[in-house]
Amino acid sequence: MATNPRTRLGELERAVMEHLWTASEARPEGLTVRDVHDAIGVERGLAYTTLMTVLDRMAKKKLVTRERDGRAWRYLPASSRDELTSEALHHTLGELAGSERRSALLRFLDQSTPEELDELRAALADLEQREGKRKTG
Amino acid sequence: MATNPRTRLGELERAVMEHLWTASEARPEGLTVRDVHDAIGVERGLAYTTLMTVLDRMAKKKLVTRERDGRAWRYLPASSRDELTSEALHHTLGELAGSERRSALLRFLDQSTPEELDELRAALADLEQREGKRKTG
DNA sequence: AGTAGATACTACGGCACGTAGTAATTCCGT
DNA sequence: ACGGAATTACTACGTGCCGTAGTATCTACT
Repeated sequence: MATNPRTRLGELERAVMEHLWTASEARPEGLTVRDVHDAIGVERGLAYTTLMTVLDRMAKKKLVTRERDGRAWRYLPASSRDELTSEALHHTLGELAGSERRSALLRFLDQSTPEELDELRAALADLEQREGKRKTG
Repeated sequence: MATNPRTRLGELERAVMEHLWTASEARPEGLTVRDVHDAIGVERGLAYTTLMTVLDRMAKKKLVTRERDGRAWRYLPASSRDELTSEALHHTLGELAGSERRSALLRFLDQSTPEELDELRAALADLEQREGKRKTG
């Protein structure tokens, strides 16, 4: 109930987002239901209308945006993968009090691979560099 | 489906875990259904059996463990809040490919408060210190 | 032996999601 | 202008999870 639905996609929904994210780079006008069905629905043996329903629901949940193009809709992701992931992470952490967050993070890092830790450090470094830049000019 | 149910608690389930986490510190034998009902069920006007059902389901989902005590069960959290949170975070990040994770983390940090960043840095420092210790001794 | 308290079993409604059918609308080509 | 093909709109159904709880059953103690 309080659980933000945007942070919890079903499998098909996720696949759709995945496709929208990658395919929309080359097609800023957005993808039609047909496009999405052809790309990920056919191989799964899904009906065209199934993708229609799913995309429709996702539009209502603000996971995707859509725009008319003649009689068809053109769909685009409403948020980037980064944004959605970030949102999910904040959502998870948001359920904790400040003091708990610290130890949860510690546990998280503890259970991270060295690669993941490097990624995190790199991200932090990036951020700090930008912060620095902002400060000095 | 692939979504780990352990990472997605309902409101009541969360409240139960919350109570178990805090109350079980003083009571390592675990709490009975009655305890939990008295603590969080009564004020919500919930039936005793509601808490029974919920705790039962949670035991089946391995969110809590339980042990017989006469005819009653004694419940304890199966994982700490930290573990569960960490699991959820990994779950979220696990849906991403390595290259995507980096930028998702960046976005995440970007949208974090300075306090959160400090918490994260502190946790990282902790970890590194322990790593260092392990290496040298 | 009866009663209080506990569990076991079963159930129901709501919501999210996967899945899809049918009806209505519209565009295009001839 | 008309018919067919494409597209959407509306509706629906099954399943699983969760909140919620009733009833039946069991058992320990008085």
